[in-house]
Amino acid sequence: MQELNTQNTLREKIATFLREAIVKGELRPCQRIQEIEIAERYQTSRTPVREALRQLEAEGFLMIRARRGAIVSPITEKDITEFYEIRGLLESFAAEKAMSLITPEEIEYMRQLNGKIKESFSKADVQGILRTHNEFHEVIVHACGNERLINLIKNLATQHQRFRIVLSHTHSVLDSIKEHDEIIAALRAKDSRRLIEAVRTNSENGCRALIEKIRAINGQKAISIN
Amino acid sequence: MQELNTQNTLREKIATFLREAIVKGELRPCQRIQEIEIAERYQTSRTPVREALRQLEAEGFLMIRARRGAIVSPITEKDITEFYEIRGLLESFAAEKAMSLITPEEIEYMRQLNGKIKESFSKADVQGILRTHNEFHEVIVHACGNERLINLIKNLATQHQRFRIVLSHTHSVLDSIKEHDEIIAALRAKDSRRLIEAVRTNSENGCRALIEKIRAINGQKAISIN
DNA sequence: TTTGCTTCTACTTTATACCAAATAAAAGAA
DNA sequence: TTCTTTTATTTGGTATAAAGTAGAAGCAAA
Repeated sequence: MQELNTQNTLREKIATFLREAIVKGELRPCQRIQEIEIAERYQTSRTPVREALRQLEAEGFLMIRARRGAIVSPITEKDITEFYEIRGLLESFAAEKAMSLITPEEIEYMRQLNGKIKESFSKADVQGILRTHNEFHEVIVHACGNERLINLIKNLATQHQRFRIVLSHTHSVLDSIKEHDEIIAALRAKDSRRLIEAVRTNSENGCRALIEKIRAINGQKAISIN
Repeated sequence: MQELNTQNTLREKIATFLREAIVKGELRPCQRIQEIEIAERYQTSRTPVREALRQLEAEGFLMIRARRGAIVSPITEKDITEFYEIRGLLESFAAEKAMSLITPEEIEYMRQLNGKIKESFSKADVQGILRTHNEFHEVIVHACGNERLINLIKNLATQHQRFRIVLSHTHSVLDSIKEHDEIIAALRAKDSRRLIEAVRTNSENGCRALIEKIRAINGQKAISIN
């Protein structure tokens, strides 16, 4: 068993720890990451740390300059704009492909997840909102059948998660729930245009909200972000 | 000067060498890559080799299983289908964005490049065809303004190059030139729909041709590819 | 004899420790 | 202060030990 190839090597463990720390915002944008420091924290030598850093660079979480070390990727307005453009495009495409493959059961499951989001919202359970929100989007994407596309979007989703947490923002949850309802309705109706439109709108609203947030932060104090 | 951060470290050099070897087909799909072998060939220790291997894994050229080593990524029919779907989508999107940003001079340059392709074709200069063909596509993509998107497509283009070379295939050059003419015409006319359609068609035809090729190869002998 | 399982050996990757080179920081001179 | 020189810190690279995997050899059962 255990065909999963993950989590066995130190490199993987360290990469996972660091990725989570970056996504959670414990490691701030532009913060310097030193090999020795990480190695000492996890009681290892520097080699697996270095490999983990390179991996995170490839995933877009770190920037490494030769002989000058790594910093956590900054979050600029341009990043967010570019990011949402790509994500909206890929996700609406995935949704369109998923429409002909998705089962009624999966659509029903999405409906339940959207209900769960509402529930978490009423309990002010931010973690729950984020987790369920992500699962909602994953269901559609996974139904598209294109594995390469699924992996691409998965990475983008992780980075997206980081944007939201670091800028401590979940774009108006009630609006989001309504947008999800529209996505479900379009899937049920098998209306391709309507679906693409709904996914795009959802993405664009998310983008707009984050942009406003980052402008507010940069307006206040030009530190740490950007 | 030299803000370019490339080519200074051994890791970068080795990664570049290996990437080229894979793209050129000197390293065949599924071929095993051993650290020590590469290290000896380039007269280095194994550490920079390993970092290069991890980088190429992230770029999609290698597959690495923990404690079992690396192999050159196989090329399956599914890979090609999935690949073209994504590339067609991203490139048509980039083209659409580029339309409002591209200058008349750049369009004229594209026209010249297309002429060059024709010229290389008449000389049976395959290298020249591929190089100029890539440059043609790069001009559009670079005009789109979304750097993240440009990088994404750049990586896909390199993998695409590999598919074509390894399957020793340049999809009917004369057709391709006509399709390029249509792209140029759509850009001149500032006709968004026509442009997207043209880029998609170009991509789809390329895909169809490669699929036929890989089926022919797999039909003959089930070795080496897949 | 063949097949299937276990044990053992050899090889390859993973991790450690150490050295070299380059950059950043600090100290000294103009 | 500003520029140069020196020192210190950190990354990049080498050499080597440890751990895990694959394959060979040996044995038991069919």
